[in-house]
Amino acid sequence: MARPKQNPENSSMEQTILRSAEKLFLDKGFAQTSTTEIAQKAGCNQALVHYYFRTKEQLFERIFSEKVQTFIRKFLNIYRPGTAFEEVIAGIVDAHYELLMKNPQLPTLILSELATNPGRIRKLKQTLAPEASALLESLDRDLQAEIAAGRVRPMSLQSLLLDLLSLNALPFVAQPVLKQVLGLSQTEYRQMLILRREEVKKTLLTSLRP
Amino acid sequence: MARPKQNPENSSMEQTILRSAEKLFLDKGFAQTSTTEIAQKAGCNQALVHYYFRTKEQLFERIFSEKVQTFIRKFLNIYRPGTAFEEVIAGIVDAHYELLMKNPQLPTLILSELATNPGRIRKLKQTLAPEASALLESLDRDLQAEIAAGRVRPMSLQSLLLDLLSLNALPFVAQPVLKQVLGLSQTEYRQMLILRREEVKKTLLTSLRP
DNA sequence: CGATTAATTAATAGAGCTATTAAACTAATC
DNA sequence: GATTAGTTTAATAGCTCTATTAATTAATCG
Repeated sequence: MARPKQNPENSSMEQTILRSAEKLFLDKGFAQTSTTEIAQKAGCNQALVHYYFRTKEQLFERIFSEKVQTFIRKFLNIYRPGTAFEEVIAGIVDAHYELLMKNPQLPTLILSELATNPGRIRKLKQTLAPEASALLESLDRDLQAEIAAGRVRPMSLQSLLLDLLSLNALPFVAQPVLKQVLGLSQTEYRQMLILRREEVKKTLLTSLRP
Repeated sequence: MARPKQNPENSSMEQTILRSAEKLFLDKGFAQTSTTEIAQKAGCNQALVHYYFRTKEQLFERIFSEKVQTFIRKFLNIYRPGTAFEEVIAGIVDAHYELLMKNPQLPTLILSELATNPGRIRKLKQTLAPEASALLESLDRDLQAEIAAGRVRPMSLQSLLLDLLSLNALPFVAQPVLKQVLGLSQTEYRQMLILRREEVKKTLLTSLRP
């Protein structure tokens, strides 16, 4: 059943496999997903997975690095200076939540895969560091100005970013546990996250006061 | 080479296997650890692992539930009412950090294993819920009193606990990534965590102000 | 000492997984 | 209508892992 010929980069089954693999990798991680399972979900023979992507590692690498890079790029592009500092912070929280709600499993995958394969981090860091440093400098300048003006308590940029990252990311990383502990369904949990976003803004903005 | 006989519950090799397995499970998780590897680290034949613990699952379950239960119990026993509310919060942060520094890999294991095996959470929840509820009620009473007295801004207990959990746990859960991103060695990262603890206290206490 | 019992190992069955190979199939082309 | 090239499958080699079984070793005790 070979339908479309001459479609070097865009074979429809190739895409199907890619999407199936993406879903499974996000659900269960690299080691817990087999190429047999990917093929099953895509509705094709297991050998075809290797025909298009050669190895499971290469298939994963392609999905993972692409997903993570666009995710982190969007993360970095959120910051728009110019408005009042409080607006900036609130805007970052909103945008992060927006992005995280669209990719709720990605943070967990990042943590688990980068924990077992440190090599991956180095590559990503090299790629993204230049784009990040401009943002960091700009943010730091703003923060120091706010502190000098007495509108924000003295603190380092690293502290602020860790606060932000912690408060934003943990409800996503710990979702399976928190869902059970709080006894919420999937939709209820998402509902809770929307409320949580507002709470995080309050916590964060209050915590900046001198 | 069967050396010590008659040691039903405490056979030295049984203990060695247990400790080897614990280390490996904490390092790499359930799926990534093989009984062959456990035996190798313990210095015995692979069959012996099954002789003592029957299945890998049972071996893991025993280590995991014991570790997690004592960990969470200590977590719950930290709270000592009576002092000023600020002291209480600072004390909780200190004690959580103390505990986390002694078990830095456990939160990650909890997240990853409870994510892939939701059944485990239910059991743990049933066991620990009664002990937790007393604590929660007491904390809630204190919090509401502080709010009524105008010393703390209006907020729910759940919000406070999520803030606390997020700020405390994330640097441990994200350790492998953050270590690379910040370019820190293992000892430097631990040093950073000690500083971070103070920052978290400041952030948290400031964020409570009305 | 010789029997008994627990600890330990060697060997292996059986399953699943990755990756490769050769063959079969499909559709366009000449 | 045969050729050709890309797509898909069946079959399988080879590996690793879990779990079991039977045999071996060591200590104990009557």
